[in-house]
Amino acid sequence: MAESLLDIAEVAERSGLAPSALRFYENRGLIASAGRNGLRRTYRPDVLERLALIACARGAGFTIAEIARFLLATPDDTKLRAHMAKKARELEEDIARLTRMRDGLHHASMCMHEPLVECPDFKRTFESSATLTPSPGR
Amino acid sequence: MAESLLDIAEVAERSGLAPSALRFYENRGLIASAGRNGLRRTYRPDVLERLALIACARGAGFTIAEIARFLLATPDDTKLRAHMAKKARELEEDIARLTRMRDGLHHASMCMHEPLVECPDFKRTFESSATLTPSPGR
DNA sequence: CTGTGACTTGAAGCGCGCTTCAAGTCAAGG
DNA sequence: CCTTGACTTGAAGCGCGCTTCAAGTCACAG
Repeated sequence: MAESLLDIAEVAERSGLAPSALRFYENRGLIASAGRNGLRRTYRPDVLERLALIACARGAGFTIAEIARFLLATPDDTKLRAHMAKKARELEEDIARLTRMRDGLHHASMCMHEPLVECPDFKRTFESSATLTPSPGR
Repeated sequence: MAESLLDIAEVAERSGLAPSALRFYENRGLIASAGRNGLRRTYRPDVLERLALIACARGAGFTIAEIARFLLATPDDTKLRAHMAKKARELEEDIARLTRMRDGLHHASMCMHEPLVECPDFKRTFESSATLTPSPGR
């Protein structure tokens, strides 16, 4: 009945992560193994969904610790909900910044200014962000 | 005539960066000082624009080395242009990921599933990203 | 029973982006 | 002239997210 469990190597291959990374995640509470086959960790197939979520979150700039907190969330944890909502708002800013950067790069990749960084159009892309977000960490 | 130059402390305060970070950036070729007043670095005011650009690029996931390369770009550097265009495309993916994450978080912040991570709507947000981008680095 | 070889562990190491530190230097004020 | 104090330097240190390493253990093939 334990036939559907995945070996760590299998999870590593399917997820594109190194086994060491999986152990690291387990250590940090992001994933749980379903048991062992000898010394080998085995995982339930749904760990792959979990890993996809983690990859997405990591790519969105969340730290391992933050992800761990979010994964433990229950509906009555209002503090955490607030934290999530705040993060969602921060993501809006990040998206705006990435969009600006993308536009700037796109322009730069075909602008003829020498050097490119002096191009007024290019500069204009960034002037709205003159004052930094005093964001802690990141 | 050098009246308009800014002292490093002034630049630090206005940009929100630590003086050590400014020295670090100078060391890496991201900015240049206009000279010294005694030992003290002085900068032309336009360094602030430059720093805003750098902050934006950093926030968009560029490494210091990448930014340095981009800042030296000239219109005839076709390789670098290609690199820029590629980066712009990668940013599209990043934006998509951040958007998904934002939507997921937004939903999670008011979903009633116990635990939140098991919510099917929440999961659906990420299922499209089942296979990881095998992006190097980041 | 004996290899083989992929896993296990905890600890150390690495690359990045700075920060901190020890030791030194300078401009300005008294 | 001497002190003050913010700067200077190069080098070391730090936090994060893993990776690598040395040493050990297990399942399975022969």
